[in-house]
Amino acid sequence: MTVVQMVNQQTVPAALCVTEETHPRPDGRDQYTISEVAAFTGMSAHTLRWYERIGLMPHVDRSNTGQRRFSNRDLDWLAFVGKLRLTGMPVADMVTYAELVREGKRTEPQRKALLEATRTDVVQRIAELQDTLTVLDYKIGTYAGAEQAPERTGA
Amino acid sequence: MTVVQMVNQQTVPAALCVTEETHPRPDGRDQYTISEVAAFTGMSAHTLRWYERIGLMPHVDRSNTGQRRFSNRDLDWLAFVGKLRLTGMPVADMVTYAELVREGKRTEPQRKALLEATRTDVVQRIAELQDTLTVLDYKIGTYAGAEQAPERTGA
DNA sequence: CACTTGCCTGGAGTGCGCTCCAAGGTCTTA
DNA sequence: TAAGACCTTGGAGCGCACTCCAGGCAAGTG
Repeated sequence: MTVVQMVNQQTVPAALCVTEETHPRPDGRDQYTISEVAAFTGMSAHTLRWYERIGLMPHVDRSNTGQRRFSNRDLDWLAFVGKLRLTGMPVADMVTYAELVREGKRTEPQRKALLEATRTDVVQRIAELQDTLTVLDYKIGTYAGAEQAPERTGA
Repeated sequence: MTVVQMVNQQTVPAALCVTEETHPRPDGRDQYTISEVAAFTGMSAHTLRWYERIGLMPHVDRSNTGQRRFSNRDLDWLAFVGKLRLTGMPVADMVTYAELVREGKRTEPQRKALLEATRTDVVQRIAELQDTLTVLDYKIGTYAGAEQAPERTGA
């Protein structure tokens, strides 16, 4: 049975609670194949392998035949990465963050600083977008009355 | 005298009033060289030429020696393009919009539809970012107390 | 007049984030 | 046990949005 197609479900339950275990669990096993993970995260299997290669994933378990077996912890991490990606943070920076995590507790101050910088960026992006929204609304306003498919208006 | 460096001033007066004439006028001439425009828009001269090549700019005036002379109208258009760019709209779509504008008044319904679709995207992006902010705050919270540069804390 | 600075062009190059390919091994279901 | 879906790897390729280069013209300054 082929894995169900459910790409692009970014809208996971909002409280993804990183490294806590409130994760949408595909089933009870805590062992997911790459295509399952692809389906759940909306990332492609290619991307998941690539993330691992560049050091954006902590080492993923393998089956005795060498196939990846992702854990719930991995899923949590990927959900967080997905969020960071939404902010437009460069992948290289996420790798840096991942490296800091790997280095252990003593890097927490740096990690905090990094996230705070990201936070600032996000706040600014939101402001920019809201500004853009104003412009867009103004522009749309100037087209007011111009309806799509203007023929057969008299229905 | 070289043009003043003031790259990256995205934060133009918010009411940029596309094709209206409330524009920050570099001086009174209504004729700007490419490097002046680059300074005012924060786009590189390369990018401005490229935008023209791909049809994202209405035809720009030229001096008798063939140099570009941008008008206030061009600046307005570029400000709008800058806003669209912030939304993440692909350049190809902006070109489409520019083509519609060139085709005249009868394309207004399409243009309106296009902007409305963009608006929807922007609203969604804002929501995503706000969601991300929540996650970020949660994460930062877990690092609370971890201060940058922990040595010499006892000051 | 030489020199510097700025502009022009077509086309090539860059960096990012994937995305795909080839060649092969594995797992599942009939 | 055989087909077919799935997994593995290193490395090549792609699309986007620039970004830069070479070679050349034009205008201002000492």
